[in-house]
Amino acid sequence: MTLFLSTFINKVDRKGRVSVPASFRAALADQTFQGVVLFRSHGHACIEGFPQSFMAELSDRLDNFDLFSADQDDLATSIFGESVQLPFDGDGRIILPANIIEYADLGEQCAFVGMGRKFQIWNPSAFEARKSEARENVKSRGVTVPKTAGGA
Amino acid sequence: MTLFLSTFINKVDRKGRVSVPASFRAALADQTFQGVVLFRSHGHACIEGFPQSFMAELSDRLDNFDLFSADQDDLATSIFGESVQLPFDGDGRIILPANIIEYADLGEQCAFVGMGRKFQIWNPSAFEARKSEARENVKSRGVTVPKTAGGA
DNA sequence: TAAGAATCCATGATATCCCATAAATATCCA
DNA sequence: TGGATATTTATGGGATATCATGGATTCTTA
Repeated sequence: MTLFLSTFINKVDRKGRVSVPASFRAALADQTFQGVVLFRSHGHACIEGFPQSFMAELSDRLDNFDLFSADQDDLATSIFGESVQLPFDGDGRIILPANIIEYADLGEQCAFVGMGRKFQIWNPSAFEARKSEARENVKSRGVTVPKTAGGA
Repeated sequence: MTLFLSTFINKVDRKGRVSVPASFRAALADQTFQGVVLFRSHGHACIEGFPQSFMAELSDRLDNFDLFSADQDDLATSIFGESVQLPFDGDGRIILPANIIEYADLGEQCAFVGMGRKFQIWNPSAFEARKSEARENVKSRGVTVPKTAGGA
């Protein structure tokens, strides 16, 4: 299994520690760096999470845009400049930095949301709202999964 | 056989375990991940079931979107965030999570309904109602099967 | 030396594994 | 063909391992 699937709600303890769901850890088992890479989402009040190896691919994708465009520069700065690399402790937990907790408004609990090759971390109740919003968007805008290459 | 066919009614035990019908397991025998992927149906009070490879395919297709586009995010949230991946135990059973049981109103028994490349899981009596409804719709609207892929 | 980090250990809850049974199906052989 | 014997299935229960979580202890380092 290599995909991040399903949603798990775990507890954030007083030290800011939280268990990464076991199935997510399994999806990361082949990584040389045992941990995750996190940065603040641009579109939502949540955190984006990736395997460390995926950051290289992200970089490649960014290079497909104008190397010196303002957009590319902004993206690269906010992704690579602000990302944090968090290793697992012996029990599969990570320690969430304060600015991450603050940005996503994480309290006692946080939701790990599988999104295929990446995942997100949400305040659980904020995610509930986001979930219905997403479902609504897919329905009303008629968004579908493209059959082959060539999507938006 | 590679298709999910026919309907089987199996028992859900006290631990939430239920045997996946042997013929469904046979249809999944070539999968690397031995188990199923489930998520709540959008149209009915039932659960949709797929081989894991289907999710991998979806993931590949989603890669055609911009990584942080709104559409990609909406789709990934509603597809991957709401699914669960359940492995078979040694005896071909899966354990149904509580929210799945609740959504489909599953009690002592549940019905596995083959639908070709996917299957559904129903409360048996709810499925009986659904079945006559479906037959009625087909008859009154004169629905037929299109010749090849792509018919709308 | 005090504050913060990292590591280690303890503990319920739960999932996973293993075996037993019984019914249904298939297989075999005279 | 018939009837006895194996296999496969679905199901139940108990033993064991894993996971999420909390707390304690050690290690840094400012």
